[in-house]
Amino acid sequence: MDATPHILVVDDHREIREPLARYLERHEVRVTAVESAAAARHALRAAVVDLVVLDIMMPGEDGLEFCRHLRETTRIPVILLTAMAEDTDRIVGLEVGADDYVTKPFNPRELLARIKAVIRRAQSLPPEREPVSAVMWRFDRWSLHTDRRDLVDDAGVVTPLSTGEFRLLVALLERPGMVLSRDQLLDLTRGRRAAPYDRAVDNQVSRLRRKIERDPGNPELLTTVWGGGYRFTGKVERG
Amino acid sequence: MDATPHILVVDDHREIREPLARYLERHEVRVTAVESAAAARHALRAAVVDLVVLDIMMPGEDGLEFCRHLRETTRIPVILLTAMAEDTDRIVGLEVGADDYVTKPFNPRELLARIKAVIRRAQSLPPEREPVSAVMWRFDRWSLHTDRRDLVDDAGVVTPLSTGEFRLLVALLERPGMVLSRDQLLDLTRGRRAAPYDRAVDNQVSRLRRKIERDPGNPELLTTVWGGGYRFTGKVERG
DNA sequence: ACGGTCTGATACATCCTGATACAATTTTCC
DNA sequence: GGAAAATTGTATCAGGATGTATCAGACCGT
Repeated sequence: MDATPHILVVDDHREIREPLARYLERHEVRVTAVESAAAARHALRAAVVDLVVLDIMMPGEDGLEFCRHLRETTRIPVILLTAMAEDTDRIVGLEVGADDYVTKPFNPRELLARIKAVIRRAQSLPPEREPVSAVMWRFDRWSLHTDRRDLVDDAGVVTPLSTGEFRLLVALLERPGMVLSRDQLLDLTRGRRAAPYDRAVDNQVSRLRRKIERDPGNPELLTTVWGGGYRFTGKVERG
Repeated sequence: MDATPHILVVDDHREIREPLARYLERHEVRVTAVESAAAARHALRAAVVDLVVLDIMMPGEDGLEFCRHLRETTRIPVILLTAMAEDTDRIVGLEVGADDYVTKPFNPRELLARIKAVIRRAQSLPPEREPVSAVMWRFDRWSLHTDRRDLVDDAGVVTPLSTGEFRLLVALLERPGMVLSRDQLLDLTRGRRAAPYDRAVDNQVSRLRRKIERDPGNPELLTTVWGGGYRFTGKVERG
């Protein structure tokens, strides 16, 4: 394949499709963006496509239906955009043969990472599909299930996390002990750069602490580095 | 990181090294220029460096060798200066883990652009990482836990350190007996250069002494070198 | 001993962070 | 579709950490 992969984005919402296309183009990816399955069929005839990013919910031909069609007629990898983190969507998604899926609202950076992972997998051949990785993190008294996006404590009590809290926590768990600036955290969790006097991260940290810390006033897991940012202190296990 | 990145230029040719250093300094970059890998190692111990510009062809330790060493022991980005536009150089350069390379003769403006690009990348995309090894320092009656950033005395009493105090103490403990100027300490603790009449370090030293010295009026651990700076006098164990 | 320079200590100004309240936005539900 | 709920972003204040100004005393060379 080429140095720059060619991605076909299929989504009927312009406000999702176009920013996503711009984002991908800024990151060494050639993009064709269309608004319907019909337009996608046309684009596939006109150019070589390395991967399709496909919204499930679309008027006209449905995303699942189109995905099934792609699997029957081609080997092009597919990443589905699912409206919400619902099991039904995932299961159906896997049944129709998608390679991965991302739940809306999605982080463009995360989607890009998954695109690259899927392409890498597709290139390294063995055409069998790997199951989508569901990682579990353990720290302090918590277990974090990345597939369900919630925290479970020793006693089995479930604490739900919002999308932002979840991303922040994962960004920190992936880099234990490392100081991450607000700018970096904003990039990792929202895919954007900090505005002057941007306190969004501080706020999200404060909210996350209220959920994971025993005493949010004296945080022991998510600690502040004055003038530097935040970092995760404490033992992290991945499994 | 700070507003002004600190670049270490390593090249044995003075007629390349010095004009390059002057050019970079005119463009909001702090520069340390040295002529050998050995001198570079020394500079890396004395200051925080954000990026290394490294000539491949050098007498003594070779640039590629030094680059490999940097990659094994640090995360500092490296830009290689290769003698000519040969594929072999490029390939080897990437193999040893350089972030970018520039072929001589190079345009300083282009090099500066690449420096900024590499630093931006390094900042915005902190890679996933294993936990940083938690080091413990022992000196006098104190134990310093770098993972929690606090001091514990013989009796188990905990003395919290601020970020600035912690960094100052670690900078000194890592170089026991060595005299460090205010300029060096400011670089090591804040990543910036001293302004005229800058007393920030004096002040931080005074604050740290109040916490670690038995008699802050007669310091025995963190001593002053008149006209030179400060140094750590006590016995230090790392473990 | 003397004057200039450097350092320690104090007081205060400034910058950074945590918390709260509320506004804007997005998502869910009907 | 649109309303309600949840999530996220912004403004503001209070408290803590750090930087700056200042003065008094220590150090150095003469």
